[in-house]
Amino acid sequence: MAGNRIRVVSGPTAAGKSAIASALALEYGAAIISADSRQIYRGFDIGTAKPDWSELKSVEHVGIDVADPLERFSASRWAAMAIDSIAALRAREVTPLVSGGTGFYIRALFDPLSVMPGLDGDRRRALEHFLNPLPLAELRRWCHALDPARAHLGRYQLVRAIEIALLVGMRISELQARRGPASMLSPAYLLVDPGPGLARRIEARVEAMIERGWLDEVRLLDSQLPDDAPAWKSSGYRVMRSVARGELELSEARERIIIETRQYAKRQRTWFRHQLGDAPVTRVDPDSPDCQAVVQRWWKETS
RNA sequence: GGCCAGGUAGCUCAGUUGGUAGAGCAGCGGACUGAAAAUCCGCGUGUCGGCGGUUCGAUUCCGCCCCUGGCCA
Repeated sequence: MAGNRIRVVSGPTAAGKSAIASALALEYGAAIISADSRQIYRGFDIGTAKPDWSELKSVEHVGIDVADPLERFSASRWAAMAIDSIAALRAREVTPLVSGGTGFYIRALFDPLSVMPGLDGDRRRALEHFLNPLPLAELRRWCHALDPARAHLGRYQLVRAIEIALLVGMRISELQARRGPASMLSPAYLLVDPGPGLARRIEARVEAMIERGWLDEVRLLDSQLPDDAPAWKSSGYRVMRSVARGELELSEARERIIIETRQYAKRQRTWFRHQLGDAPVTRVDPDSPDCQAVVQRWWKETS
């Protein structure tokens, strides 16, 4: 079943995983399937560390700029796209390489989400219109009554559980139990993490984004998009929007974005520690002298 | 030099009419089945500036000293 093994380069943000993935793709003629929930959005380039023109020209990328900033994307949509892309690449005898830090998307590819009945758009909108203004404790009470197994989760998950329960008449936890067909694919992870050195990399990355003209990018986006466009939830963007509007000093924004990014990286590490299941994982410190050797060995062993 | 206000958690501060202290932020740990760079849950990490004095007991009261602001010289 070696042919169904998919290589995945992942790790916390700013760890240097995309450089490693690009180098591998270039060396072995692979194509990168971006597992990044932010780089999907058109126009959100600098602050999402999207690969630039030259990178996109030298290595084939899938999953970049595939969504409008106004639309809500989803893990299942990404997984479907990834499955199609893998098939298409293999038909051309191009090796796929998944690279990115959105663990939930990656898991949805190898451990498919349960099949959920589609929700009626109008009824869903009406329900969300009612639920969204409710205080968290109230949503929790609703969820506790309708699908108690999910009542400990966050706001969006509570709303989703209530929607499924009310509009489908079944609990997510029940639907989960009846699993669909397992994936034909299985992952081989390369987890890139510089350990304590990550903090410095994050600072340098935020600094570089600002120097590259992030503020101008945000000014343009702010003139075109409503405040609640889903793409604004990319970390740093709302803070930079405050700067663009003159509500915040750039130096203050810089500090806040560094903190936001560090907190995000921490959540990613928690995810990788607990959500990878039995998948084989090779860890590499991008700053260690044997990084190259580890990466090459990983690539060859997972062929 | 004199006067005033401060010195309490990594930061900003609250508080204890004397019984060794708690918020926010930061940090740490965790959850996660179609918004995931999202959304949530848990955890206080401390010579209460220093040295003496009073007291059963001082971070709190008293004295001296050190440090930081401000005002007056």
